[in-house]
Amino acid sequence: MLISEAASKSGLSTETIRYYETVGIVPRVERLPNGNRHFTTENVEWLTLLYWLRKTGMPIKVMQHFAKLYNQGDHTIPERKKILLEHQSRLEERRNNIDQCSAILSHKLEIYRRFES
Amino acid sequence: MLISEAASKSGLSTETIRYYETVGIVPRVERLPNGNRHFTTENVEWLTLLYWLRKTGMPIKVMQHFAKLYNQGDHTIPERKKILLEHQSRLEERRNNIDQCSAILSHKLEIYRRFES
DNA sequence: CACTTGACTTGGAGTTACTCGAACTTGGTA
DNA sequence: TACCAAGTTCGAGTAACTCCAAGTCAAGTG
Repeated sequence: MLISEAASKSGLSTETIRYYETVGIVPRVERLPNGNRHFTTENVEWLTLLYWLRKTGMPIKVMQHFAKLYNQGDHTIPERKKILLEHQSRLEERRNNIDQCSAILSHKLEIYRRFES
Repeated sequence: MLISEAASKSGLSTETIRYYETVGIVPRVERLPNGNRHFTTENVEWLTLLYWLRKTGMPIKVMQHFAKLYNQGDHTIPERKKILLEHQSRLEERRNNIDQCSAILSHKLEIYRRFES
């Protein structure tokens, strides 16, 4: 499939996919005779994973490391596992932040409600 | 209090506080005779709110708008309320993203676990 | 067959929200 | 007096896109 389809399926924009290619976290996929990128479903799965990791705040540098390990084969799985576990604990932290901010907002909104009436 | 204390109490860094001043979301606080900024507890409460809003992804532009309304007095409360409500719904969205990514990670980690043994 | 439309290409500039460094002043201590 | 920590401003650097210009190419229309 072409880049636009890969984009809509993964959630990333076409610009972001090309950007990810230049920074090396997306492989240089095959090209069609006219020079257009050709994505496989496996490529799209990878893009989708990147989409979620990025969307939840994993820095590009970490993703670069992760992608490099991925390309080196199965013996890097323990280290990849470590990266994902670390990310999971950062997700938990973020959820706590959201909960805390949500509580603060509720409190603020409660105060506003009094002014309104 | 001085900027370093305001920073440690609010959670923001001294650099960020000064930056927020230049972009107009923190008032130009009083200065001591030597030119150092002097923060009141009210200032710190404002900084703390900004800290949480920012930490949970509110863009500076929105905070600029919010700060402007705040300075215009109580009659802007309905609009401020709207901003906070919008932010709350974005928080909910973010929490969903985190949950979804968390599920994906758990699945990946489960697959890795099989390789390990 | 010329033309338009739309999707693709690269390269480079612009944007957001900091973050850091240089160069300076000031206030308190040995 | 010498020094150190903490403050100041201003300007440059960074991360992760995001957009724009300028071009190519394939397909469809008059």
